Amino acid sequence: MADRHTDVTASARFDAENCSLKDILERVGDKWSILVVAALAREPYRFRALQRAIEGISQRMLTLTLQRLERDGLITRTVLDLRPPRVEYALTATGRSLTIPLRSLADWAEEHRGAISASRARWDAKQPPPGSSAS
Amino acid sequence: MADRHTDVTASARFDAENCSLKDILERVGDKWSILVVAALAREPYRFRALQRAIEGISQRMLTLTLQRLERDGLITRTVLDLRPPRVEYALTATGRSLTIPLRSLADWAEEHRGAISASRARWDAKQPPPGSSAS
DNA sequence: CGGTATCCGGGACGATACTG
DNA sequence: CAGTATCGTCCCGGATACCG
Repeated sequence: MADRHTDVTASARFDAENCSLKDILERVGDKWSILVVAALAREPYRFRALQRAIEGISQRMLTLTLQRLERDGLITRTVLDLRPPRVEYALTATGRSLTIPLRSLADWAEEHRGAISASRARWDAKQPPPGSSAS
Repeated sequence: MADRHTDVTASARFDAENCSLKDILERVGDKWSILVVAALAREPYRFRALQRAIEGISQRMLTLTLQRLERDGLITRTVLDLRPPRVEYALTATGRSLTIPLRSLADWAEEHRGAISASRARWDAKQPPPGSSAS
């Protein structure tokens, strides 16, 4: 036994952490935040460069995401007053520490991506496509 | 050196994984999915029990979340045809494997929650509260 | 360049009612 | 109990325009 269901979690902490987990997910749990942290994990970026590095992010969302991350103390914002203005973003120590669990998540994603796609394909095949037996 | 900024990520994979990471985040990246997996990591649950275990989730969202997770092959849905009907949800092997990175994320959250709150408080204190100098 | 302010459309989500 | 279907709302986030 012991393989039955649950030992991998090995603790009630998951339970107790629900609130804090839920809580944290609302801060760093969104796609853009994670992608920004992932980008900054490679190297500091300037605003524009960051926007170019993260495909699909709008200026607005980048601004908002960066502000939230700065507020949470995960990144620093450094203004170099040159001409033209230059603003550099970089991870703080806390931000850097986040990249560790983030990487394990990324690794998991990479490892199981195929299985998930396959499962989806199987599931979809079984679903009654709308209009299958309609007149 | 090596302490400069980035070695904690140690690879370009973060970059290469951006798509897959982004991709996976859209499946398991939402709050409810994670909380459901966390709950099922403890033990299998029936629908109602699950709803009670996850505070704040609506019936609709629970249904949708469970369906997506089943589609992705992360959980199993077992119908016991008793009276009244009984449906049990449990993690698959893949689902169980997800609890590992999930726990490292939860641990991170737990460890840095205080720092984040503090940082927020500091940041908020510096912001011009709306109406600060208004009549 | 590095933002802020505003508008607005679509989708996520909750509430409710109904079914087997 | 374990869902499905429908409706209405809210707010997320893109597009756009403008400022320092």
